[in-house]
Amino acid sequence: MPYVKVAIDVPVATLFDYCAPHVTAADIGCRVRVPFGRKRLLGVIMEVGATPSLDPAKVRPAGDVLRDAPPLPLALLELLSFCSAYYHHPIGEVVHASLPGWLRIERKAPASSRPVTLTSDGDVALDQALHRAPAMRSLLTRVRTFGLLSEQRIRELRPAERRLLRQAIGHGWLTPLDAGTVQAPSTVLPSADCTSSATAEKPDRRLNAEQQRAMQAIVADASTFHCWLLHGVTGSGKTEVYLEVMHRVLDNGKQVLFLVPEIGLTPQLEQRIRARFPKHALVTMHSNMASGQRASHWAQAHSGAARIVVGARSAIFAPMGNLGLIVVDEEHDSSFKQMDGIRYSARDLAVWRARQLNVPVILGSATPSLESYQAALAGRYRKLALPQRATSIPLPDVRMIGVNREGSRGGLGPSVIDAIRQRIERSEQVLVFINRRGYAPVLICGDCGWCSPCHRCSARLVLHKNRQRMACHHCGHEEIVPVACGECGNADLHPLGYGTQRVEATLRTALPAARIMRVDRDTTRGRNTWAEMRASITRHDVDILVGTQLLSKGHDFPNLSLVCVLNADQSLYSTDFRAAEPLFAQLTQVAGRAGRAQGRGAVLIQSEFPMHPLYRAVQAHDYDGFAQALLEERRQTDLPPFSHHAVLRAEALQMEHALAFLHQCVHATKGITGDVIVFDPIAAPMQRLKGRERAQLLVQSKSRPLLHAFLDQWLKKLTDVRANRVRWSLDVDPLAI
DNA sequence: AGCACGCCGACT
DNA sequence: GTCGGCGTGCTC
Repeated sequence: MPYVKVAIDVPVATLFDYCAPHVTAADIGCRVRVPFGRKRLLGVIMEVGATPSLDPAKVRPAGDVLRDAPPLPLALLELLSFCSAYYHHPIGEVVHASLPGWLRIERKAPASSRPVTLTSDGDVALDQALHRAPAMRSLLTRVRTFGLLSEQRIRELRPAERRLLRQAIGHGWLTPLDAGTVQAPSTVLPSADCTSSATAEKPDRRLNAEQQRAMQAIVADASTFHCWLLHGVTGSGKTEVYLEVMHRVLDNGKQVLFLVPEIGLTPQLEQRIRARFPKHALVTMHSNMASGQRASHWAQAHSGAARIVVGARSAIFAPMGNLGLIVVDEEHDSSFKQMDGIRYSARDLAVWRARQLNVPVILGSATPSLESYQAALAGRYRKLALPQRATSIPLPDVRMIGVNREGSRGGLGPSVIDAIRQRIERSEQVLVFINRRGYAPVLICGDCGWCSPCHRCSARLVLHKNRQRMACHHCGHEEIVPVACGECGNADLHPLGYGTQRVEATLRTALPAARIMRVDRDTTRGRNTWAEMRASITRHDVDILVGTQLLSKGHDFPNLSLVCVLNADQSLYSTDFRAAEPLFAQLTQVAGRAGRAQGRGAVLIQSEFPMHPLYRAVQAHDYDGFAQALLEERRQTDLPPFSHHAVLRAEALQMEHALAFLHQCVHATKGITGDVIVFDPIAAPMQRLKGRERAQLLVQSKSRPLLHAFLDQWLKKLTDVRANRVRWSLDVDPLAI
């Protein structure tokens, strides 16, 4: 008698056994209907075998296997299992999160108005279960008595009964009559815009010698797993290298998975890939896609009709059965790490998936993560460097502008304004980069020091002068601008610090003739707004761009020749040991916006600490020196990548509850062996968020296997720790602690 | 997560 | 006497 192990979408860390006489190994990866408690749910068959890992008496029979969609590739199931084990997240949730919506739920016609009838399951349920569900019982009895429930009768149901009806259909007890089967999204072949419009373009773009060397190194060894770290300065033509390698892989009939940090921000890249491979269907994948499109793209990736998948981190779970290459562009970017739910790193999973499939993976960046850089130094990854720009344009000239603390703190100093004026007079564009939205980050009372706190978060409300609102950038809370101090009643409140709105206002006053555009989340909210804004920047309808990091990512504005960075120092105050890394990356990235197509660009960075080693390294375009210095520090302090972290996070309405829970968790570590350091529970960096108090507990080990062995044992014991009104989660390889 | 079971306070 | 609160435990 064959048994199956099924992944079910419940927060329980196990697979569930069912007996299934008619199931064969070919059904692994198919969805199956199973009884679960008193419900019937859809699960995914993960294993087929002869023995259950449970008292056979408790094993119930599985229901139908749904073979309407081809099974998930076995290799994908392995990836999902690994993800579940490594990030210590329940397998069922991992599997179901990777499925598009139409496979997750029973596809049913909008049933509420259709006549319904009792199924055999419903018959059984009515006879054998439902002792304690009188309302459901009476509804089903009514259907049984009359044979069916007519549309007329359904319309007459009270709301509560309607809900019950929907539930009963969900459980499979009732079914709509005459339910026309809804088609799975048909496997669409390459759409017209992929096949016909683009002129077949030969790979005639010449790679320079370094690009050529990098490309050939990868291609020469493209039939086995290697992790290539492609370290190329901004403008060095990493994309060209990816494209050339992709070209060979696609010619061999394989699929390519291309991961990008945020797909919405880089439409140019997608278009470039499409244009280069007009004959190969390309689909995109990201989480906030319309469900129909998502389903269609998923099906195309699955069937192999789509040869290229370009997507954000969730695309690492794309069901590709014929993968020949994975590319992770901007691999250092933190958005590859999911910060809630299943806290996986798509970049790390990409390396795992490539190794599993024995195919190459390319991690590309101008500022690699220290983890990847160290792996390359240690020889686990193969490093390829592109130290020169592909074009003749030199790297921008980076200058530090010292400002004193009390002076134009965060604002624009006179020399910066002068520099901007000169560029505009030469008919060039300027980018003023300040990574903070709103007018001013604080509204402060001159008398008592009150500073517009958010009552739900450990943060201040940001003044948005245009809208006359105070807004919390963490929880979204908004209120009107107070006319007097909330503490002492003093009416003399003034804004402190600078955000994009205030910088824009300053510039409008200082340079009244300049055409200024502000680009941040507030001004790009509409559907096509940002695309239109980009177009008008390219048309040179704008002289000065004032914006946040939205502007730092992968856009080429050919007329842009000067970049001014305003409040970079902010990150230097951070307590996070990782803060320097993203700051360097961000400065390098925005600096790269200056002068990509014309003469030498300039970058001005305003700082109170112009001699800070980080800025010196940015000025010298010396990533290697910077990274090696940081690595030496990390080595001496035993921090990642020389050790490995996991963080247990807890949140509750009261800090004491969260901390008490974590202390109990510390207690539960007693008796677990392993070379692991368990730190004291502390309040989280953002202690209060959305009205909840947050605390965390860091676990560190020099050895990844030891850490995971420890976590396995620990988590088993944690189920006994009663988490009274405490929500908790484990974050493996956390980015911020 | 749901959902049932179970044990304690306010009501037909 | 029961209805209903949510603490605890289980789901193959």
